[in-house]
Amino acid sequence: MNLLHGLDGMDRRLLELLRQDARRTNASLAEELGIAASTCLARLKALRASGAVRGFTVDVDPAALGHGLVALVSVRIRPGARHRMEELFDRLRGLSGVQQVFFLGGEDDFLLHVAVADSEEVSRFVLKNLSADPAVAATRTSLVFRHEGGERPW
Amino acid sequence: MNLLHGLDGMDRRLLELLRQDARRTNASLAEELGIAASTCLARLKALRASGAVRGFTVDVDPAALGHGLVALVSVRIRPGARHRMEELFDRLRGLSGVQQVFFLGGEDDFLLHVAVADSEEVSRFVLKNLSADPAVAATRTSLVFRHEGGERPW
DNA sequence: AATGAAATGTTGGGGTT
DNA sequence: AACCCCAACATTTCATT
Repeated sequence: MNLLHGLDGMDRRLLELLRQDARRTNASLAEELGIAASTCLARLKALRASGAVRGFTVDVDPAALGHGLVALVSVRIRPGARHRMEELFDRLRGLSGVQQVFFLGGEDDFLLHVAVADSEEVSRFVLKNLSADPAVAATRTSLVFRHEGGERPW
Repeated sequence: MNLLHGLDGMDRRLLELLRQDARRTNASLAEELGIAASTCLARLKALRASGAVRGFTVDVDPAALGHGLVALVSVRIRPGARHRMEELFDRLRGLSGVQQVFFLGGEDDFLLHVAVADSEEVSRFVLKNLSADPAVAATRTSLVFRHEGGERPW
């Protein structure tokens, strides 16, 4: 798939505008880019089709959903369960409260970004979903005081 | 601000639909929710105004942007520089290649999610932006093999 | 690839219950 | 809060370059 070579400067400018506001109308994007609306639409379609654009989503304040506590949980898997990494990844990413899962090479095997109501719930989350699993060797939980993402300058 | 109490079941369903596709038209959202388009629009505006919805963004494949390597870098700050945490946070989140910054309570102080071209670039990133800073006591870099986010079931 | 034009679809403010 | 209306606006297809 043409990921690198299909991306010219106009595509990058388009992605940057969409990063700032994914709900802008095609007409307004086209105007700012100085191209015809139909051209802009064709480019966005091509970016979707090539897989460069995976989707569009909404950034919701976790607190608004009753998630007063955000944490990172690193997970180490037992040597004997290493062959189940793919399966474990899929299980972890389906758990309630899990926002992101990173599958790592290094000391730890997974890092979970979780959002829950309070400290009681994060402890329940770790005990029930992780510690109770025989594949899990160890976990380490860190509180997230502040989190920023999505405003990277490409 | 009314974050918790302004969120009823319909709001949550609306957010879930937008999470799946933030570029869906208001009319299509309203139809699936079984409410009038104007009502749906009013709810979305209210969610934006209350801060529950922070924005809409596009999910771009890092590889399409030439970022063949994704890593997590945890950063420990020297005890003598702890009073500069806020300032450090803002500096880190502005660095080129940084996708997310977590400010943590626990063993490490920050976790950076970075996307760069290759391993040469991640090493340059750490040496130039982190190790060279006198406030930084230690860093630890892990490769990200796989990353999923944004499909959490609220 | 990019364009303009035309048919079709969507938006969002105002007025109403 | 929710609804309907509808003029203004946006989208998308297609023939053309």
